[in-house]
Amino acid sequence: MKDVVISSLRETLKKVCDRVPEGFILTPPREESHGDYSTNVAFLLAKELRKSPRDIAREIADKLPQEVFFAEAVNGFINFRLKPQLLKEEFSKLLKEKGKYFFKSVDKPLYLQLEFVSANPTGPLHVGHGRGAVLGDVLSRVLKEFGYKVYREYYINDAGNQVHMLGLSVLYRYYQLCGKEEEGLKEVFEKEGYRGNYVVRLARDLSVFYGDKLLQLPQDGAINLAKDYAHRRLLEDIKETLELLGVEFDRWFSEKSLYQSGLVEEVVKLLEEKGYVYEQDGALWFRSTAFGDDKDRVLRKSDLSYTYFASDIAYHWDKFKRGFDKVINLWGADHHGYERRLLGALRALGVPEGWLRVEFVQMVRLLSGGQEVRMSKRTGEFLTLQELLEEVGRDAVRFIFLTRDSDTPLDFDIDLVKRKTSENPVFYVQYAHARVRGVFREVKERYGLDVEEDLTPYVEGLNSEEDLKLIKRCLGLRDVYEGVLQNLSPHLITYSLIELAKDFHHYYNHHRVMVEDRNLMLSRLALFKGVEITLKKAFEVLGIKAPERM
RNA sequence: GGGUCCGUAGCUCAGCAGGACAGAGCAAGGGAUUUCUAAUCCCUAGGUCGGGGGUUCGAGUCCCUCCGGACCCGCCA
Repeated sequence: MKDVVISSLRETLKKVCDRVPEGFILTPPREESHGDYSTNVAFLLAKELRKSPRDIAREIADKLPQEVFFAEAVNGFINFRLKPQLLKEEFSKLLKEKGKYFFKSVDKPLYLQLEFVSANPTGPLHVGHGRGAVLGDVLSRVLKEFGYKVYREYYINDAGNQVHMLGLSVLYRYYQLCGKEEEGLKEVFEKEGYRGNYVVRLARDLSVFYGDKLLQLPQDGAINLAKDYAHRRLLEDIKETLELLGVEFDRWFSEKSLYQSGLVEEVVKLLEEKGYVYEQDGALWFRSTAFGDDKDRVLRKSDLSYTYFASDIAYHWDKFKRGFDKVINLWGADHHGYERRLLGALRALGVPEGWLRVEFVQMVRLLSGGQEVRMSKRTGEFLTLQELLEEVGRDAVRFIFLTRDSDTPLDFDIDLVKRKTSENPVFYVQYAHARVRGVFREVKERYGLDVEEDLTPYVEGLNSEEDLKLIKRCLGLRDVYEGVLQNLSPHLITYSLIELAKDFHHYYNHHRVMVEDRNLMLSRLALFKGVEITLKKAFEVLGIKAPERM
């Protein structure tokens, strides 16, 4: 709908002043009485044309074709009011095309790689990871609707010091279970070990499986064995949790494989050839300061092992060689310092600017009984994503994670989402769907009417202000999805859904579908059908259920 | 010391490339149930958009500065 207005505005602009100013906008005005859309072109042209915005706006408005909308110049703004006829035509299209209506395929769909979650397999997923998971999942669903090819990856850090520390921690607990004390191990554990209860559980499982056989092994070998076992088990848990959350990946990419294939070495050599690497204090450094970083970064430590940074460059080099048009990473906000150095390394390798886009996900604070539920891997006192899912269910978790822009911290009120009232937005929007379905059931029962039949002829009868308002709300989702694509911000969807549900509940309370006037009844059924389609598609994209009854 | 995010109604936050009198939800107060689910709806109240300066025809939005908060800053990941 927006495109209809934009294109005729562009044409008129060419006629009136032979130019289309940079950066003009067409937005729904805050004040509803100003119409459906409003533009600021006249202000932008004022200086160039040396005329007052009021006059320019009037001139443009006079020349605009008025078949499908009313255009009116007010104080330099040009306000557009879509004619009911256009709204009804669009709404009929929506009824015909169903969910597809909302997504106009882009001209040139890209092949995208989306990397998200990528949590170290050194412990269970926490709620922050869950937020990234849902965000990435919904984002890829929206991108796919628009015709993009999206490849979803989870990068597993199974090579570095952290998994080693995991193995060490499990072995330490195992020794404890077997009654063995080992001073060296204890010291490292106390300083850097993982203290969560899950580590103790893993050690117990290990002892069930191996008895005390590990005591005979040299410590390094035992650590490796514990490490492989623990990390495999934790990865299974992670996969299980993500499955419960409804998030899938096309590939689980192992960091270790980058070492095995020699790509880490290769990429460091490449950087060296380009002249961005030097040696100092026995370590190899990447000159990231050449790309705006505040200091250079180590690629290979003096003990000859590579840093996480090195393998990360290799990973992205691998992505680049695989031919993705663009790559999006969803990172926890605590990694923001990494962006600059990674972008620098990619530029050094000749990867075009803008190829990689990093989006940051801020943390989630859990609230229960008005109190914050703390999370900490160190102490082991924390509510895992798995536990949260078991507590409140997939739909609530997914929806609430998307109620804020990903780059702002989120408070998750556990008590709130358990409530079955309008305070709870998840309930509120799903209930709207259940109500629509309830009406459809009743209509079938009483009148034998099937809403799956073509109702478009009855759209004509929708003329009241409230009819048109609901219609606009439904159609408006199209602009919303466009915005999600543009800004990679899926939270816009939940906002519009709450608005739509609100208007629907209002309508429901003021107008009855089953009335004596049969044509009126059919018209309202058509309206509800549109609401159902809109809600259902949005729920599908969000990955939550569209309940029949509640 | 440097960086990222943030400061908008009592609370939680929207405000999309600066635009027309600042929005929503919740909480608070008042009202609506012979009904297709009242698990809902309607009404009321509530704000010098952290302070100050600047750019602009116009600033919650951009720039500077100050105050306050969260998170990051390793040859860890």
